[in-house]
Amino acid sequence: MIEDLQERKAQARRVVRQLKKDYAGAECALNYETPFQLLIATILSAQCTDVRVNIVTKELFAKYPDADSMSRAPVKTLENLVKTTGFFRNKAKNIHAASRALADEFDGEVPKDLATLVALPGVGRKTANVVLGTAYGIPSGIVVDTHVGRLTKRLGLTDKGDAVQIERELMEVVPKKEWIDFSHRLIHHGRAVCAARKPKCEGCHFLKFCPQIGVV
DNA sequence: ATCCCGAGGG
DNA sequence: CCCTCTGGAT
Repeated sequence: MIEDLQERKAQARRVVRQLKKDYAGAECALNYETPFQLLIATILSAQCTDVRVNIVTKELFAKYPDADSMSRAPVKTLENLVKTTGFFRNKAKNIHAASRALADEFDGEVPKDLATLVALPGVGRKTANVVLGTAYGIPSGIVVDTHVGRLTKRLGLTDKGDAVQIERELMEVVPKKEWIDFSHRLIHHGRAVCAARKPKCEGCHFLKFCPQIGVV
C-alpha cells in the first residue's frame, strides 16, 4: 500500500478520474424495479455472478414483487427459485425472513439507515451500502465487495484484508460525493479488465499509475 | 476461522 | 481439477 496519506489521496484522485473516463455510465448491474427488489437481488449476489442473479430474479420478482407477497411464499418454493445462485438454503431463509420483517415492521418499505438495514437477516454492510447508495442515493459508506477489495489493494489504496477495514481506509481518501459511483465503476473494471485470475494488464488505462506493473 | 453452496472458466 | 463470482452469520 502507499503509506503516505497525501500520496494515497493523490492516487485515489487518479483512480477516480480514470474511472470517470472509462466507466462514466457504469450503473448497478443487478436488475430491479424497487428498493425492495434491489435488496433481495443484492442478498442473492453473495458469491455469485450478477448475470446469474438476474436470471433468477426475473422469475422470482414476477411471482413475488414485494415484501408482503415474498413473506407469504413457502421457503421451499423460494429455495427452488434461487437454487442456482448457491448458498440457496441460507439465501431462501434470509429473503423470506427479511421480507417478513419488512412487511411486519416497516409496512413493506426498505429502511433508509444503515443500522436498521444491517439488523435484517442476511443483510451486512456491503448489502446495506448498495441499497442506500443505489436505491436511495445516500452515500452511507463505500461498497466493498470482492472486486473493490482486490482492485483497491492492487492500486495501493489499502493493504487490509477485512472488508470493514478496507472501507474505512477508502473513506479517508475518496471524496464522499464519489462513494456511490466509485464502487460500481471499480466493479465494472474488475470484471472487464482487472480480473482476479488473469488480469488484462496490456492496454489497461490504469497501468500508468498502477503499482502492480510487472507483478500481477 | 469456518460454514454455507451452485455454476462457469481455465 | 482448482479458482472465482457484487457475503453473511456463527
